[in-house]
Amino acid sequence: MAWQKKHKENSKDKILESAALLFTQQGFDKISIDTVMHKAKLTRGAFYSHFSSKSDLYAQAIKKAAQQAQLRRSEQSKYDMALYAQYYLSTQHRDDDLQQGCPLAFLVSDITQQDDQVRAVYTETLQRFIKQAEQSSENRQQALQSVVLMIGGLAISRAINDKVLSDEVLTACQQGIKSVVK
Amino acid sequence: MAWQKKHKENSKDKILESAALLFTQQGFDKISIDTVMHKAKLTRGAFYSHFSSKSDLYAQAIKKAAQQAQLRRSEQSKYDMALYAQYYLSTQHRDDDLQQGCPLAFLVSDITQQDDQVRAVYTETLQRFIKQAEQSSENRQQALQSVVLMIGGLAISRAINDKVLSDEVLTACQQGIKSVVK
DNA sequence: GTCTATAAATAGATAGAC
DNA sequence: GTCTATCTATTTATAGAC
Repeated sequence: MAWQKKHKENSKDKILESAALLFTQQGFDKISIDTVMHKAKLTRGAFYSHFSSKSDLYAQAIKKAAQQAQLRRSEQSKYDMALYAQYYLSTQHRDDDLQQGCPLAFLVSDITQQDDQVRAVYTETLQRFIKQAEQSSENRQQALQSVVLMIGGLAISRAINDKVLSDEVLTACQQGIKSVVK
Repeated sequence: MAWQKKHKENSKDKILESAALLFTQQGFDKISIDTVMHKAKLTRGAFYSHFSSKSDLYAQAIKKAAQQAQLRRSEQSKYDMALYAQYYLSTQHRDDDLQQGCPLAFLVSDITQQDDQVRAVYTETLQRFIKQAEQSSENRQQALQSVVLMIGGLAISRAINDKVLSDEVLTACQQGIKSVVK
């Protein structure tokens, strides 16, 4: 039956989805395997049947989080950088903890501490992000600047304690992207 | 005697300097109190005579790291954003682990996970950085964009695994700042 | 594949001698 | 203020029953 197939997720997928959300929100060290497995409604012992280590899970979870973040963008905004940035640099993206944010911004300085497998996933995700930006930019350099304004702007707006300044940063980055966009 | 005074650092300063370097390089969770105290040539037991908690140390260490990063910039580059960005977005600043990097970039997504005291220190440091940028910008919005290009560009260049792309990001951000600078 | 139980290591924080 | 010793909790990872 169709509804059964739809609702039946296998365990590895459940673990990955739990991890993608938790890691994106709180980073590598703040989340234990136990927490991930609990959210996936399993116990710790089952973990190592699916992943070789916590770091292995992290790499795969970031990949999944990036894919899901990508899917949430509409096809329309995919080729309109200004429209894309309008969501990316929104208070919703900054504050909403119920859906996953973009791991490129949420985890940028976390990744620096991780092993090569994790950094490779991050790098590939960034490459795709840049390619997309190039489609609505005059040249590669302006695409890179737009990408840095999005990721950097969102990361900084999340770090600071001052809501007024945080909103100001988001707006300034949006304007910066508008001024270089094709 | 003068040389004695110069060489005699009190314990709290030694702890703070050790922590500033270690935390900036590796973030909050990767560094234990034991590691910090060992670098300061003291033992764990002495720690709580100087700081109330690890988080308390982190806040003060970030403040110190920011001050030291600030001091390393020459007076000249302080009022020349392009010159300032030339060092900030250099491979040296990205790679050199012997002197402290700018905590605004090195710890940006780490800070999001910390308590209010830590985030307040980060926010104040950012405010000073923005003020400085305003002195060589047409307006506040362009100052904010330059600051995001510096912090975001450096943070991203450190996260990724691909040296060619990393260098490209640094260069693109430098060019972006040049194009908006006064 | 999933469970319970446990190993083995590390961490933050405290107590008390000096 | 600094030391050694310890408490308590948490963590990654493994072993073995089902």
